[in-house]
Amino acid sequence: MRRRLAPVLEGRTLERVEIHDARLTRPKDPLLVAVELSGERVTELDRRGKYLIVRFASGRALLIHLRMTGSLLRDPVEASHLRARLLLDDGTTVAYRDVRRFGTWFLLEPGELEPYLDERLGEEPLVAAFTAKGLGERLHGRRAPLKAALLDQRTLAGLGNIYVDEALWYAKLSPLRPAGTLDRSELQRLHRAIRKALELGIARQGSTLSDYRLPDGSSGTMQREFRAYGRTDEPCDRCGTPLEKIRAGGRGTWFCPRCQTLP
DNA sequence: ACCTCGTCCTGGTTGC
DNA sequence: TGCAACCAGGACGAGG
Repeated sequence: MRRRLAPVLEGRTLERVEIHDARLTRPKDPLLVAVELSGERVTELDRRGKYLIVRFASGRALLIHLRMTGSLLRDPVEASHLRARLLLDDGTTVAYRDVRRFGTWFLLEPGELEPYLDERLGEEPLVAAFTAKGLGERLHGRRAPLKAALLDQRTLAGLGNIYVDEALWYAKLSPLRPAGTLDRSELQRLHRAIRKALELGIARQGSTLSDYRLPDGSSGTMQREFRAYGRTDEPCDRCGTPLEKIRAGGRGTWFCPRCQTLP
């Protein structure tokens, strides 16, 4: 999303902003936020974890989280559930669509962004500084199942329900394994697996299960690559054993009961 | 400090 | 066919 939207937004000035859903900017007044945003010039579209960061020349930033069903669409031909619109100085409109209205737009003043993100997010898994050793340190002493620990954004930033299941399948680790009990070689596998799952997801431009769309309205294709997520009773791509669905970390969780056993 | 669970929403699917 | 129950790419706050 960031890669596709950056060329649309960077260098543009917001001529007008409309926010139709009061939930979006809560607790701030959406009208006030809309007025404050208009006239801002976008310097950079950035990302941290699952947050999109629209940086402005003024030093302020708009922090966007799409949650489950949010999409940002460039000049949509037709779309329901539109919650906000950015009207740019080149005539382009960027519309925000969100069926379930869980998404958020927070306007942050200079200096507010870093502390806000730092208290919510751990390391970025795709930077060079992220190592198997570092992963081990993040998981050390934790008794929560791997599934729950990896969904926690303070462990690592950016893994969601799909990518945790995919990564655990690649790593041949049970989602129910206590997070602090992995040995060095298991940490090595998990580290590689997390990167593989995320890199494939980015290459395929995300998973469209129902609502997710790219800015041009097209669908992501990561759902074609799923090895575990959503594949109840389908044969494991490694061993042929039917995949199972359980509840772990409060979420639907798919895994291979033969490849991903508890020790 | 860590961990689990309910909640915020809307709409699609499943089962009786 | 009709209708209720359940489920869904996430994060946060309450409570154990």
